[in-house]
This record gives sequence, C-alpha cells and structure tokens, in this order.
Amino acid sequence: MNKRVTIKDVAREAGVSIATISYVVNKKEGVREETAEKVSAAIKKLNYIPDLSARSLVSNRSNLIGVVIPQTEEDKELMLKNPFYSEFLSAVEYNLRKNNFQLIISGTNIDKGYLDMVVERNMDGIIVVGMYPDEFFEDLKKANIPTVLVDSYCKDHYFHSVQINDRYGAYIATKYLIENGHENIGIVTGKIKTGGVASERYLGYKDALKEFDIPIIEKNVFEGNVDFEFGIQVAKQISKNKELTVVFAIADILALGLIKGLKSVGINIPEDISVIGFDDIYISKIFDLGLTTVKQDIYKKGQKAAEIVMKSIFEKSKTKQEIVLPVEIVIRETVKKRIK
Amino acid sequence: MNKRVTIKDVAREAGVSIATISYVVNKKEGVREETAEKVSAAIKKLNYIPDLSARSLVSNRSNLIGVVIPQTEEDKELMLKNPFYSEFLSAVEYNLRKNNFQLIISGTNIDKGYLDMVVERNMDGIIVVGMYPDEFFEDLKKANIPTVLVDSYCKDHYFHSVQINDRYGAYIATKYLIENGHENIGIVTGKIKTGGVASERYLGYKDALKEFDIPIIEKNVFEGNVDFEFGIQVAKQISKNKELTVVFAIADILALGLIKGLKSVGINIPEDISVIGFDDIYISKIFDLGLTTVKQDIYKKGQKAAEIVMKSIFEKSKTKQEIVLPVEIVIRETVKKRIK
DNA sequence: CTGAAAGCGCTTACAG
DNA sequence: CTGAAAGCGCTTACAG
Repeated sequence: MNKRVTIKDVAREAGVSIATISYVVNKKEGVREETAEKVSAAIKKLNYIPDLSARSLVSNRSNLIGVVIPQTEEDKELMLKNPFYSEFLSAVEYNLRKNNFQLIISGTNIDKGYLDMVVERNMDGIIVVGMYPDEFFEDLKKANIPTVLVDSYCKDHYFHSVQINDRYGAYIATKYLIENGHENIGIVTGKIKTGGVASERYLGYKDALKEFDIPIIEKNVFEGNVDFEFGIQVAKQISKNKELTVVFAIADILALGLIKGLKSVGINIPEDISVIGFDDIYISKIFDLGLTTVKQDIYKKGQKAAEIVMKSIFEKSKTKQEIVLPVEIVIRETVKKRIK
Repeated sequence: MNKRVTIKDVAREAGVSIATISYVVNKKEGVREETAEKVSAAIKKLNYIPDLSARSLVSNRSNLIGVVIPQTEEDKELMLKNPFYSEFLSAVEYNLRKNNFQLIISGTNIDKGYLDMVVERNMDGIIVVGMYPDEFFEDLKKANIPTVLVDSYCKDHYFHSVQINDRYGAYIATKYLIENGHENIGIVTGKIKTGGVASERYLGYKDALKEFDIPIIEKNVFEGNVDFEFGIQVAKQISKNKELTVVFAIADILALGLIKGLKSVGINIPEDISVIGFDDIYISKIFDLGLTTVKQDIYKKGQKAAEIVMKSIFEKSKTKQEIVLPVEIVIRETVKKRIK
C-alpha cells in the first residue's frame, strides 16, 4: 500500500492545524475564506482522501446502509434471480449513491448475526425487505437504528415502511378474472402461513371469490416457492385439473414459469387456460405473450425506501412514515374473456 | 443509540487488560485457556460486538470488497436489468459472505471518484466488471490494491482476471450457423469500438465468416446498446432486410428483445428467421421458445472472482491469476437447419 | 502468558 | 477565526 496522506500532512502543507483541515473538509462555518483556499489547495496538491474509518470511529456515522434481501434457502445465494429484487436494488443503490451513501447488500441469515454486522459496521440505517420471525423485529427495535421495512406485514408499527396493498391488488386481479367470465380460478402462491406478501395476496383472492359467492376450493390452491421452477412444476398438476379456466399466480416470476410449463404440455395460453400475474417485473415484457398482471412501481418502492432511511438519519424526528404505493391492473394478452 | 459495549467494558468484566480481550477476539496464540474462557464469558454476557471502524483504522483491514458494475448510462441506475449482472452479483455475494467479507456494490461513475471511495473505505479488494478507459486502469494500478478484472480486455496484464474467450464463443456460434446452412448472417451488438466484450464477439463472428469465405456485409451489422430495448428496436430494421436468414445477438438479453420485436411484426422464429444468443442467462429458460445460445458459467465467474480477490488479500503473493472459463453451444429451438 | 502504552486518523468542545 | 488537546475503540510491538 502507498503511504496514506493524512490530515496531518495537509495541515503541514497548508501551515494550519488539523482542526482547521477538518473544518474545511466538513464545510463548517467560520473558516476565513483565505484559509479555506489555502487548505483546499493543499488538499488538492497532496490528493488527500479522508479515512472514513476514522471518521466513523469518532462521529458514529458510516454513510453505510444495509440492505437485507431474502435468500432462496438457508445459507444460499441471494434471490437476485427474482428480477423483482434486482429492480428494487437498482433503485435503492442509485438513490443512495446520489446522496453519498453506500449500500452493503447481504443475504445474511437474517438474525442476531445480521444485527451484529449492523453494529460492527456502524451502519447508519437499514432497509429490510420481506418477512422475518417476530423475534428478529424485536431485536431490530432494540438496535434502535433508522429502519425501513419493505413488504413486511410486521404487526408492530414501530418502523417506517414502504409497501403496497397486496390484498387489494390480489382482490382486483381476481375480480377482473371473475368479470371476464371465469369461475374456476386457481391460485399459485408461496407459503401462505408465513403471514407475508403471499398470504395477503391469498386473502385478496378469497375476498373476491366471496364477494361473488364463488366457493373456495382447496385443491385449486397450489402452494410452494415463489420462483420460476415452482411455476413450471405446478403446471403439471394444473393441467390435470380440467375445470380450471384461469390461474392467478401471485408473482410474475411464478406466472412465467407456469406459462412455460403449461405450454410444454401442450396447453395454449390464453385459449385453454388464462393466467394473471402480480408485480409487473421488467421481464414480463420479454415474454412473447404480454403478461396480464397487477402492476406495482418497483423502482419507486426502492426510491422511497432509500429516501426514508436517509431522511430518518438526518432528521432525528421520530415521525414514522408508512407509505403505501398504488397498484393497478395491466391488461395484456394472457387472460381470455370467457363467454358462458 | 444505545451505549456501545467496548473492549474496555469487557476487560473490566473479565478482570484482564484490553490487550487480552483483543487477543481472544482475534484468536491469537498464547492466551491461557482459563483466561480465554473468562473473556469469552464476559463477551457473551455483555454482548460485545467489536467496532470494525476502529479495527480498520489501526489494521488497515476493512473486510470490504468493492464491486463495480457497469451502468446503463452516465449517472443512472445499475445494469441489474441485465440478468447477467444479477446472477454474477449473487454468486460474488454468496462467496464473499461465506468468508466474512461484505460487498459494497456501486455503479459510481468509474473514475478517480470511485478510487477515492476505495481509499476512503479502506477496501481490501475490488472486483471490476467490464471495460473502462485506459486511464482508469492506470489509476487502479497506482492504488495498489488487490483487484480482479472481469470481462475486461485491458491490454495491461497487471491484474488478476476472470473471463471467457468471447471471440472463440462468437466464432463457434457463427460457425454453427454456417454449418446449418446459413450464409446471410446478421449480428446485433453493443458498441464495437470500445474494445470490450462486444468487439471481441464481433471479431469471432468475422473469423467464422472469413473461414468459410462469406463476405462481411456492413449493413448486416446492427450496433447499439446491450439491452432488451435495442433488441426490440432493431427488429424493425432486420425485418426489412429480406436476405437475412439468421441473426447472432451477442447477448441473450439482446436476443430476447430481438425475438420479441420480430414476432410483433409477424415474423416467426425460427421458421422465418433464426436467432442465436450468447451468455445463457437464467431467463433464457423463461422464454417459451428455448434460446439457442453460447453458454458461459456465470455463477462460476462470480465465484472465481470472489475467490481470487480473497486469496490475493490473504497471500500477499503477487502471482497473478488469469482465468479463462469455457464456453459451449447450447442447442435449443431458435435456430433452424436450412436446406439450400 | 499478560499488561501498559503508543498510535491509527479523525472530530469536537473549549480556550484564546 | 484558529489551535491544542482529548478521545473515539481498537491492535500491536514491547517489556516483564
């Protein structure tokens, strides 16, 4: 390593004390302009770059934001294979970077271990995506650090949050299907019991069915992982259920897998079976068949999450923010109107 | 913020000096077992979490790895929309995390500014994906920090590198097309002049044409951005060129856009026009039509990059590593055999 | 085997 | 407006 240029070197060069250098670097009021210029010149000349570790040590500010993304499985890779998270992350990174924050992304087993990292690194704030055990949220609360929960249905309204009305989104999706003449409506979903996004969307599905007095049939519910593979896999079961005229996949990634799987067993979409998704991820466009889906603004979700953590860091104001972004149906090509 | 438990608190609790705590925490040899146990008990009791800022300040080690991913445009979001990067990142993160490193991902304008960040944060190493101006690599060299270049054709063989033989991959792709009876072969590519992956793949394309004495026709080359949109956009031009029987898209994301665009103007794949891609990104599977493409192992690329930076940090050995991962054709459904 | 002490590079009252 | 000095929480020779 090259020897580091420190604040002392700059002080010597500029002929002032290190305190003055610090004042200039941090743009504090009350430095004579002439002095400031001398200092700036010295900084430039020596190419001085402050050591953030030192700054962090004394000021307890790191300009680091932790972002927690669910993992597929324990101790495995990030869920970046689900484009939803990629798009979200991209938005977060961009908005943090504009304000001189860096992001530490991690798929750490989200537990005490993660909080240790938060403390170790003096993280200024964190953005947590998804649902976790109550215990984790308890620990998080104790950590007492600006936190934004994204897509969490944590009952405890202690944290800032950014989300959508998943239940409503699923409701309008299902209602749309019913209004298009469908009655035997399957649903492909992630684990329902966990009390997260998947269960809310499932509730919305049931809401719509109830409203139209359509019975909820257990064997129309296909529960598994929220990934492409499960979509493919479940297609076989669905193809055997001849009564189904449409399937609501609670995530686009599932819908895409499902369609792929359905086609591979000779089922045409939407002629034989219609499909509706949820999220409107970017690659839904890639599909040759435009996916009819419930659109949410993923970029904005990331942007809001970033803005709120930062705001919460700067203004110590404890006024909690709970943002609910809108959803809407986007009608494309995968749902057929059914004439009874 | 809660008051932080420091090494002093632990020392007091355990009745030893702070040096001893440090030895235990860092698993240094030569602490009596009895003492170590006392210390461990105190650490657990107080829930002591070391401050990495302080450690970094004194030891110049941060356990932070910077990862630089290309941006779509100046000052914009990350290119996470290209799943290639998502998959790569996912692999890097996982392999770093296993070894207690964290990753700082950034789409910073890759210039002096980025290097400042590297120095500010005392980053232990960096992984740079893609091509940048020579000047940047010069600066990088001066920074004298373990660095792995991924998919870079930097002439300077100073850095560790992980890549594939892009030219060869493009060559076998094009050859495969020729052997299947195609002669009018279009190519859709990113900017060729930049001397990166795109130009290499373009060279491979030309290699194959030359080998079979097929003239290189300028109007068969479609140059633009490596993204889905350009694929769609270029489809219109290609549809007007009635002689083309096949198009080589130098990235799957381009191929997918192209196919979408082609279909939208009523062209059938592969009946009317065949398409071959490059990368074998995960979502190529999502496509209802399996994309014939040149496969590279993206996960392994990320894994190797992570392993090499870490190795290079631990062993100060300057033996440079240049890894070239294999490529192979994956034949699926988008290329038709043409009977002349 | 363990402790006292210097020092890493900063920030921030405080005094002048 | 500027500087001397304390202190942030660690690590690491060095002495014993």
